[in-house]
Amino acid sequence: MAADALSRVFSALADPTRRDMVARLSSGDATVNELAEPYDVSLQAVSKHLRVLEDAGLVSRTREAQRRPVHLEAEVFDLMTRWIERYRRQAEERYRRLDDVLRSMPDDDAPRTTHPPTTGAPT
Amino acid sequence: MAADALSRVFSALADPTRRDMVARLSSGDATVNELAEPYDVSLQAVSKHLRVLEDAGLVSRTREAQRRPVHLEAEVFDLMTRWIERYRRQAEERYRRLDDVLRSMPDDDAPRTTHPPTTGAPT
DNA sequence: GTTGTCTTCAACCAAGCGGTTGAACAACGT
DNA sequence: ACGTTGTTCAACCGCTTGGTTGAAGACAAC
Repeated sequence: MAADALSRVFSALADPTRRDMVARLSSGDATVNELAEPYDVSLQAVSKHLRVLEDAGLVSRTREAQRRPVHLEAEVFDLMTRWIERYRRQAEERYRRLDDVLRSMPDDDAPRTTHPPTTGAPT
Repeated sequence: MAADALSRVFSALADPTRRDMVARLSSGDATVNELAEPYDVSLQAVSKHLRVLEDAGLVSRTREAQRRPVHLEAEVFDLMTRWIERYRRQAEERYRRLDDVLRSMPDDDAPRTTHPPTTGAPT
């Protein structure tokens, strides 16, 4: 699954091992062997994880002799933070308005669900 | 997989349909039926998606007559943004230092990979 | 060339996921 | 009590995923 970029990024970071790799790469490039060292899985498994991160655009690799140093591409993080912030803000805004409504509400013990038009703003 | 909270949240948002649900919930609570309406899948599938979002702590549900209105819990977003920001910042900090090194470097057109013997970032 | 190091490709396997359908549960209206 | 509406449970299916092992590519050193 995960055809779109955002899905790929979220999906890539849904795995603890991959998140740990990203964390470690944030303090410096590393080779596959170096990255694999702390984990108790085969080198091939690590290579697969890196492929996922690469497909998500989170890391890039260059050739350097036999080694293929892995480099973190931090810009992709923006894709996520923008998405998150958008809806977080929207939700908070909604709470603020709800507070206003509650504050300006006279005593009304019939909690009628007079929802204003359910503004469906997708994606 | 995904035993830990962060993995569950990332994993939950890795699906476009679930992201769309979150997006729509950011502008107001909704019932399962309302949520399911735009999608071309069964009601049960939507219910499953909601379960995933609920397990990730992204939504909560209360009973209200027969309906089970779904409510977005935006605080969980912080879990992600904190993680992201931490490593984004670290990576950017690293770039900044790299820039310093490059700036303080004399012209050297032989890109020898000689490990810089205490690469003179002369403090 | 041959050897050695680093990395990936290929085939396979168990488990999980998103989807389905059909039945069941829960709370209302009559 | 009965049917209706809203939602979930249960079993199943195909595909993806994270893991394995074994072979193969790519490059440096001998």
